[in-house]
Amino acid sequence: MPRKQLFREFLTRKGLKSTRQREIILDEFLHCATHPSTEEFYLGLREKNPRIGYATVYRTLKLFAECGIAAARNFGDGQTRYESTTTEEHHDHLICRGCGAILEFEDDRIERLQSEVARKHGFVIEKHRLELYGLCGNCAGN
Amino acid sequence: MPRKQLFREFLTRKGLKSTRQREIILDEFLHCATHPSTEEFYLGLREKNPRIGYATVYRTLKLFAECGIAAARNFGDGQTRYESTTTEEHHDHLICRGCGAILEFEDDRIERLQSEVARKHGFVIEKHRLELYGLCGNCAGN
DNA sequence: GTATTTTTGAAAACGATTTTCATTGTTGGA
DNA sequence: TCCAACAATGAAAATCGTTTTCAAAAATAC
Repeated sequence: MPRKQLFREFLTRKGLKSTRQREIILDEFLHCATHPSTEEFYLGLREKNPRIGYATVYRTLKLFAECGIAAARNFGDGQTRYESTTTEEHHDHLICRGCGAILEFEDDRIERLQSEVARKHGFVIEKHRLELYGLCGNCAGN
Repeated sequence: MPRKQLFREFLTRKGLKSTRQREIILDEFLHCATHPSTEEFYLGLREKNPRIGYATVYRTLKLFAECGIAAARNFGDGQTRYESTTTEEHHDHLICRGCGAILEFEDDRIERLQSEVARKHGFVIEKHRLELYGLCGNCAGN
């Protein structure tokens, strides 16, 4: 249940090793409340750990996604963002093109309609992606 | 109203020129029923027009998007797909991870709920993206 | 037609990400 | 505890999709 442990068990299961770098990256990742791009994340990490390599961060974030404690996102700016997956409900995003703010939301009614649509087309859904792009209250001038 | 004319007017308005290549690419694009990646599209084009350049195709597809007769899509495989925008309703996608099939759908109820969610967060939506990933009937073995 | 300006295609550049490779670190036994 | 085996690291090079550069060619304006 604790996310750190989930990742450690994942490593063991896969015959991978627990390293100082992976622990550092895991800590930073779990304490990250925003949606930084991989580069932003790397730069943040580097302030405290100047000797950590770019490639290691990329590799480790991919491991997080494989393990299931992270999910890769892509909001159209050509950069991947990894987001900590919670045990809670799936959520979607509101993205402000003015200030770049990223808000999360969830709506069961939308999820149910999605399932219905998929069923109607004979699909079995494994995951979905819903993003609303526009202007937040501030940027829209309200 | 005719899409070809829309693009020609767009060119004139922008002080751009109508060229043989742009006409060829426009024709191919308008006759394309599927969702090819830019590379697939280029390869298809090339069969009939071996002398056309990669860069020209990229540039022209971007012009289509700017003009409004096309919309860029990205289904997570790192490649951009341009899709002909119809004058009809906006639509979303079902993507089969088995065979790569891409189905289109639309659902007003989902659209309405999206607007509601945005409003609740003070957002003004400009566009949205909804993609359902999973297995189509065939690939799911039904 | 001719001048002006844009477009083209090939190749180089680009930015994000991945891979390579020699070195270092980790781990599960002797 | 030490060692052998193997995985992980970091720096640099490679890769992939896309964009830009640049000289030559084509399109429009005059």
